[in-house]
Amino acid sequence: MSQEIRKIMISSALPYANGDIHMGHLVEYIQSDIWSRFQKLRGHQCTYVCAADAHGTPIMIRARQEGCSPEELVERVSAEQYKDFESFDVSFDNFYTTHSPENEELTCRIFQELKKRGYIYTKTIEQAYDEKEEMFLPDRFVNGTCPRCKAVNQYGDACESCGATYTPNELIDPVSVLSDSTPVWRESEHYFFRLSAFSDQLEEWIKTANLHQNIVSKLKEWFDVGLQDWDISRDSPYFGFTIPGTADKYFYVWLDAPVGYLASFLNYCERNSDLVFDDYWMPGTDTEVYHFIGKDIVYFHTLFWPAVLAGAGFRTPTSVFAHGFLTVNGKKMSKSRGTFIKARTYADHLDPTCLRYYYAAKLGSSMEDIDLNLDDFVARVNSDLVGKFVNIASRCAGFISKRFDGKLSNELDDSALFEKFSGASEEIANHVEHREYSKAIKKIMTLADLANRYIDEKKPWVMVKQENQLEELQLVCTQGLNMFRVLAIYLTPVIPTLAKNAQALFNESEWVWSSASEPLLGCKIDKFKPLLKRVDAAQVKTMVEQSKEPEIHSELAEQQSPHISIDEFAKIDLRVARIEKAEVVKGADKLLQLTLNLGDDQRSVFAGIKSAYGPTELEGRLVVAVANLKPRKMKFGTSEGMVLAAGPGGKEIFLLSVDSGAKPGMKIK
RNA sequence: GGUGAUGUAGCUCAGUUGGUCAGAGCGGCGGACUCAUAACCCGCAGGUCGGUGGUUCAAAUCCACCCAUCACCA
Repeated sequence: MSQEIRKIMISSALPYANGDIHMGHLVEYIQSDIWSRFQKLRGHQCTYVCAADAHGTPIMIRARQEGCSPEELVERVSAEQYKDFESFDVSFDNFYTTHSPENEELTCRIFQELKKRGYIYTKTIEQAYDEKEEMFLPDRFVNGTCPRCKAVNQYGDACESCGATYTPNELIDPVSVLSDSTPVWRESEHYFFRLSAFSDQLEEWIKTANLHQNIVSKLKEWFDVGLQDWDISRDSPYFGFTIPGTADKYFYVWLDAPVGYLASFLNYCERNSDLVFDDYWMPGTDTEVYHFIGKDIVYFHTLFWPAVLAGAGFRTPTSVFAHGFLTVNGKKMSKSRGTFIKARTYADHLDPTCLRYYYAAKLGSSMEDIDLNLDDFVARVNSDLVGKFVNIASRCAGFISKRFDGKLSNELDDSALFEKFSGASEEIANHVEHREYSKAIKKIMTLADLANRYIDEKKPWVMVKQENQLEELQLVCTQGLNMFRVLAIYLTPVIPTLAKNAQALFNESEWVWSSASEPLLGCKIDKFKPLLKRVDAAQVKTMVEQSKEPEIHSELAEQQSPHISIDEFAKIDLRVARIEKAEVVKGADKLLQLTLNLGDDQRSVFAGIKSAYGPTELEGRLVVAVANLKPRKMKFGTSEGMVLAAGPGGKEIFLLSVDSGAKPGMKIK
């Protein structure tokens, strides 16, 4: 690694903050994370940024449905998403949000720059408008009958049945999905970005960005049709940033979303003095910027985005890396088949290391879809990782610990063989650099086969029985462990947790890519502990079962897991209670103070049900209460239990009721 | 509908510019071994390379059409 240190910034597409992370998302984050870790391991400076994609109509509507503000929704959802990423060892240098001051400032700045240079103009367009909800409707929020094939219940932009594309006002019997009312057509002034002015610049950029052939041919199609200008504004109500100089116009989420890459990076720079924003984002630098994205958003990242950047006086990305989608068992992910698997569900049952390995073993640099075949997954991970890779260490370390007090010999048994391993460094690095992970993995596994064959030929289990062969035994096992160590270093970006444990086995504090070039000799190693458990097909089955059925059911199932024993259940003292008094709590938005009659006992309980129930409708009602819940001191007093209710929150909270005849204080079992 | 991609052994996939390219890993079968998380090692695969037609001395590899799957159409 004699080359100079590269300065690289990479991003993954920003996850939209209105849902859970699933196995499909993880393809991209794992792909990017491997690349980021690899660059760092090679000694380069690589900054990996991401953020919550916070704006837009869907988030606004969802928040409204849940009875919270969009800010609250985004905060809650993206915190969950971040936890999921963490559990899969996806290690961002910064995970920020597009709903941030930095992003607003940058977005406005870009807009002002574009405007100043004449790339922004306004035009009045006609759009579907929901009079009941008093808002303009995105195409997807209008349903109707396809004008061509007459298929019913199609989106406002395209027919899933015959593939026709159209605008919502061409639909027969259009209906707003928000209110079921018939939309009207209303005029509004919109802001447009003059994408058409960037044809030449973009064609030039496409060449220098060295985009994948598939993307290039895709782009060619678009160029052939001719670039259309881009509508970058939305009308109120909208969750987003207000366009400067307007009162009720907002930036379209797809304008400020990619700016979120800059904002997240800027926010990181503000906290890290060794990074300078302009070094990465002003023209004429030798830093590198790459965006990892899915093939569905190639359009935004290879046309709009570089054009917007160039038009506003920023540098354009060095390149854009697009991957394909994930299929599970050869088909689109499906909730009814149980193959719509959330990251959380996977992590509850299986080891994220295994998924990282499996994805790496399948990923190349192309936009082709990759398939997560669950049977293949079990076989592949168990065979490669446990049977081949970890096995090398497993079959050598025991001898070293038992016979040589954990000490490695001072030389190798076969340095030529070792050099086959260390010498593969650049070939493997080259594959990873070009995102040909599957080729890198294949090479590594070929070497693992070689190591196992070597051990088989040397037969250390025979040597251990001959006093005069002990020295050779130590050499052979040292050789084996060193071959394992080299492979573990190569695999560090792919399976960081396992690699860290392997590193601990060798009592080493830090690995860099070049650590693989020299063998580790004469040192003491730790006692070998199993580095990875094999995947149990039964757990995969459970995971799929738990992912089945409509969402509500699967959420319920997830909440129920893990199983508890009847004894554990019996610890919960559930009682019938009568609400004697229900009062509004001064200063609390969500709480009602309930006075419960539990037979011979009276309790005061604070319940977060105000959004769904008024005090008067509760008094006298029988409910289910947890009688032995540890009292909890709150700002407004002490809560001495809780009442049971179901539902997601907001208006949708449903108290459990008790059939008439039950008496307060009765135990529920 | 238009455009693009994919379709190779039971499974997952390699096959650079047409000529030992019909392959690898896993599974399966047979054998060997017992150090290792029943792992590892040796041997065994005849799959009309989605279908049909064409170009060529020669095609999985080029062309046309068809079928299936998928994506994009701002």
